[in-house]
Amino acid sequence: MNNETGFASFLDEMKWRGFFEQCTDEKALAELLTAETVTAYIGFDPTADSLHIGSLLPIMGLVHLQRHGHRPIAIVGGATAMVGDPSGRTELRSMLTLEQIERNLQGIKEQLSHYIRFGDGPQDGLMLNNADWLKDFGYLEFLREYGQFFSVNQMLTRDSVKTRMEHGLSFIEFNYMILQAFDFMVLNRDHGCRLQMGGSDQWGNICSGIDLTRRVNRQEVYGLTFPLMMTAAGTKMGKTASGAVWLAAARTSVHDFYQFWINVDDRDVARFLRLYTLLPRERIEELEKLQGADIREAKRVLAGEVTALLHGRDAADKAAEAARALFGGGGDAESIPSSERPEGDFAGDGLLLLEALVESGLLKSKGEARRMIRQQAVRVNGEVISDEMRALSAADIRDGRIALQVGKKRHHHILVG
RNA sequence: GGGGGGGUUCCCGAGUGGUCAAAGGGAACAGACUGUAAAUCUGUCGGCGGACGCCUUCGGAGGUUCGAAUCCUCCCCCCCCCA
Repeated sequence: MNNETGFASFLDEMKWRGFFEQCTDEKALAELLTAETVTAYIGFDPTADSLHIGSLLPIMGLVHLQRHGHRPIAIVGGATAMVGDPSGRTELRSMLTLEQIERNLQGIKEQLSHYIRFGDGPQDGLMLNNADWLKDFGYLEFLREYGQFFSVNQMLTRDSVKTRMEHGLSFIEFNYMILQAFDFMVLNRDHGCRLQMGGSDQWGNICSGIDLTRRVNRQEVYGLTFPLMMTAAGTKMGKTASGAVWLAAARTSVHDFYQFWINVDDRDVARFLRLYTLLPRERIEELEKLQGADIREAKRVLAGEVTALLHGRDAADKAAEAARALFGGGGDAESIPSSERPEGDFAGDGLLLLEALVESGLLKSKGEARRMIRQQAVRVNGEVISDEMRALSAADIRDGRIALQVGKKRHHHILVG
């Protein structure tokens, strides 16, 4: 189809980039993909008004799909969010209100639009809310129309159910599979959707959808799953000091987002370049050859590319600039995260460093700030501070700013105005 | 419905009347070493106050006690077996 990607086919590219875990009837799917514009979908959870880095993999899956001339559908599980979060453990499942879901949906759509071209064209993406077709569906109606198509025996054999059986699962959780299968069937019926993609944990649900679609719509549809993303260190993808890495700049600043990728484990760089950037194959293979400290160059490319995709090239460049200023010497200090304070705050006894550290967001509490100071982790204008009661005064202002630093990586400038 | 087991700090998991803010491990953070990496060693790891201190926490609500995560009552949730 479209060859700006440098790959013969969508599946080829997915395999090379590491998205491909398994799929149903690969041969038939490959043929379908070369024969026509295929509509494919992935589901996202609207449990927050922003997606986080964990969703980046499926997002990129849709991006590649669209680049190969196919049509992506992002479906947001408004209906599933209405009945509760399946990942909840001991605590009550949080059930979101319709308004919350609507708000979250808008936030997510905004984010996805950085990656996917939405619109009315044949290859333009769609964003749909499954609440639209599930919300008013009556229980009896559902049972009457579709109950016969679901085999409990088969559902019980799904891995996703089996693993949950050990710790118990509620009827709600058991039903996600049915809801998701129903989504696939509806999307096929109303939008000609032929493929569902998702994490490997979705395999069972996807298969259920394929079965249902075959039975109800009498059409063959396909499934493709991505591998479970773990870091080389064996932890879940996307955690930092301050929690999850979000796509929303309001939750994770561009600077922190960029830094996240810079700080990736050496062993993950090659894999991440393939998965999270759109760089051509030759460029990535070139970067993969780098060894030792040179890998940092690959990390800079990775961080720059991933950040640019989400926040734009300008913002990514600024983040790179800040990084250079903080770690490389040189560079422009303007891009370092900062806050403003009136000059008056530094008159007389000045402002307690402890408070400045907390208010700047560098640290969570004064207790933590105290501990950090005790551990020689706090610097003001590059100087290690050992006095917990240290106050910031006019004497600390350099070029209209005071540079705070915690550890080696966390920086904040107070701009005095 | 009956019987048994269980819900502990971010996660796993000890603790069964005071010495428990709660063992141990993991994660995380910091210091040293480095390459803003990994590995390793060391330290920190509920909140507030300079410290001897105070406050909040062990599924929820009450109660017994000088004193409870630990005992009692009721409730909620989970697992297993029986019906």
